[in-house]
Amino acid sequence: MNSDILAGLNPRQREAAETIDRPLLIIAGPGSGKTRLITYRIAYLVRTVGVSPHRIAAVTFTNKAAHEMKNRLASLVRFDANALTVGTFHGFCAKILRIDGESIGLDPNYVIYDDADQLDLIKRSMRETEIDPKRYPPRGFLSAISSAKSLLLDAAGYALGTTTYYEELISRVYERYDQLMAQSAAVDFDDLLLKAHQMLDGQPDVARKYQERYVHFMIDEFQDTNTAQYAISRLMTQGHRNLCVVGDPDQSIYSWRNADIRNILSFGDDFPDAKVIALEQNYRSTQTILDAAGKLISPNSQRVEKELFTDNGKGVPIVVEEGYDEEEEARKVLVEIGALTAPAGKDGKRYALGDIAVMYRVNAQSRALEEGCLRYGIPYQIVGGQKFYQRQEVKDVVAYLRLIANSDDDVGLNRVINQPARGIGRRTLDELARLARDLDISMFEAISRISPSDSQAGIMATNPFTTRATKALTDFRDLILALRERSKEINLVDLIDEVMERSGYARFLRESTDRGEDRLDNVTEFKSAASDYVNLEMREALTAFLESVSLVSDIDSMEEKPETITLITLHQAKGLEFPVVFIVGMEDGLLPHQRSIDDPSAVEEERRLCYVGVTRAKERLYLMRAFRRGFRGGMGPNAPSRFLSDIPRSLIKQAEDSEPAEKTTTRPSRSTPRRREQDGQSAGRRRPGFEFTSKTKTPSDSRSRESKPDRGVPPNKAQGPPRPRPKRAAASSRGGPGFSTGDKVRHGTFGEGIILSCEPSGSDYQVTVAFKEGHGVKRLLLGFAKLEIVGQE
DNA sequence: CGAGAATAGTTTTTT
DNA sequence: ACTATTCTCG
Repeated sequence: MNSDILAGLNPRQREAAETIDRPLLIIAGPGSGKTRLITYRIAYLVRTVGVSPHRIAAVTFTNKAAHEMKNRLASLVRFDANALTVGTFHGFCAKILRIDGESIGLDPNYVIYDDADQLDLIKRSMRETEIDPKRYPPRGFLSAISSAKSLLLDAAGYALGTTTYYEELISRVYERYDQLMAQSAAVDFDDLLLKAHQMLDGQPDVARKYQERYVHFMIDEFQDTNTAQYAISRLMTQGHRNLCVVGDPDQSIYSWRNADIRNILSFGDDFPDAKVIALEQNYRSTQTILDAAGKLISPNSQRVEKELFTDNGKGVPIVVEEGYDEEEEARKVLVEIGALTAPAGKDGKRYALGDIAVMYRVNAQSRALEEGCLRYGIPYQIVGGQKFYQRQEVKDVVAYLRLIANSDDDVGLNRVINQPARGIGRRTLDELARLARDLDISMFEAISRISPSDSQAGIMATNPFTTRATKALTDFRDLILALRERSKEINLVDLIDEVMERSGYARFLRESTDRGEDRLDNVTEFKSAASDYVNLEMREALTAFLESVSLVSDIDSMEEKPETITLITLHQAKGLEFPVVFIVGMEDGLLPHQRSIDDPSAVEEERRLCYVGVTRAKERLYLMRAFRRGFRGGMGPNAPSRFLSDIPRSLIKQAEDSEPAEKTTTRPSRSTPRRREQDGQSAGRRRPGFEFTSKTKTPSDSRSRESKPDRGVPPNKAQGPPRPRPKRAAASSRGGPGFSTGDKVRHGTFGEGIILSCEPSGSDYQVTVAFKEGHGVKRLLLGFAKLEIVGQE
């Protein structure tokens, strides 16, 4: 192996990698080899400097980024990448709290509440503090509390700073909410940070332990950290000050999640001895794309000037195009994709579907694109959208598991105590909540107090329930206790089975009229996710599994599939790159979004978001918009995005020469009044003049990361005849991305089977598969089920 | 208490 | 358009 491990870096990157004994701020423009630098810096620390991997922590924005970093390191140098601590801030905090949280009074079996759980508890808190959830939207309270926590304000701290009546109300709810959280032995996402900070700040022994362990602390995507995260970083590096942060202020797009761009803008002030290094050479995009990006971002006021340059050539001009409505916009995108992937290619180059991404501001925009993909037979993968772990039946099973892990979890209890129906209705629950509140205990605990079997004398007298209700409640409690006992003897997957059976939930689903079977199958999929944990001891398995359910996001499971295009939000696209990028919805009201349009700093963030999208493109960029767009039933015309007018005309392709027919391509300009669409343009279903082929994949696959060929990339027979199919037929007879009726597939749990049908379901696909070996016919969700094609009809 | 109908709010982005 | 909550009746 090369003794100079940094040989592959440019001088700036190299300097950054070798700066290991002081605070370091790396301003890394898009495509400047940031990830590469971080990876090499760690490799250098371990291999050349001799730092134990055990002593290095790197915090990334998503779990996916963390996995990638570990994988890259594992292949770059020979050491156990698992010895490194790499993860998200939330994951890191969850970990140290699990170990040492007791020092600040946190139950080691704490559960993590997600957004929906939080909202439930906020509502309860509002009811209990007599604040009408109809007059004041609970969402608003939740976000106010969340942002307070991000600023490290606990309930008491917040109360001190209230100045308005509204804040006064929030303060009351915050206080009650916190009590209930504590009562439930639960924390929310913000608590993970807040409590980790409290622990490191207030428990010197604990703090010292971590400070001494981690002699190097690195943070990626630093522009998107919030106040709490930054404070934690400072605490963690107090002694040695080896804090290395990497980011790009121009890509700060999470202020709505309380990220504070000032963290990166003022890092130099907080650490006067910090070295600041700017990486400005871009290895990703063409000069044209880079120029456009530069002009696009420059109107922003809050920024650190930087000049991006590249050795890459000028490339091709950016294409700006308008469709009549979102449907036509989608059609234009897909027709162009057809041309790019046709054997003849575009300008002599042929792209693979996996080279192409379509990005949009809001998830709802994916719909028109999906429908288009179905009609044209273009396989796609969609990131995000309907989330697996948020499906009702999955959340219910999770709630049962959480109760087994921690029976004080009130939100979980409320969720499933009457699911399936056990005759425990609203009155009973209200009464139980009141009792719990009076006694200052959790609801589960409250059931024990009314239980005839082990109640102490005197408490029985307070039992406000009917005999029937009392029995229903204690039966439920006994169910959970029995399951907990049982859990000591079996593994996690078997535990889920027992939960399903003994709770009656399986039967409930089986007998439920609609989608019962699908929902059962979702539970089966859920079990297969749990199967990763069967080898651990139960307590640990349960905790780790529940934690991953809470902290894992959709982008984490995104795979590189060479034979599908990618549909993705601009936010999720951060950190990714594609040879070809389409951004759709380049309209005022969407990008910038309506909700930000009258706040200048919000518009700046929208501009950064647009910048992020533009700079994902390596070779080709298309900026698409629709003249009018459907919105909640109605349709409204939209002006072209104001951002379009910041891109110089010289970088834009003016006329579409491949198609001599009537044009819709227009020069983007805010001042130009929108002209009416030419007649027949939208109504006339012009045939796309291209042919889909592609049994074989183009050899000019320019992706940098190697994708594993081992799993689930269907040889793409999807691209059938050139003509769009009628909508209906397309949806039912054609498979989703790469799968069609008759394909032989393999599933991790069920083994081999044959696809009977495949149809869209939400943003996903539901495939019906007949499995061999007695597993029968199952309906699975393509997005989650790991299906692998083993043969075709 | 529970099931089904009516109604309101929702969706910008997600750890 | 779609879900979640509230209302009404058995």
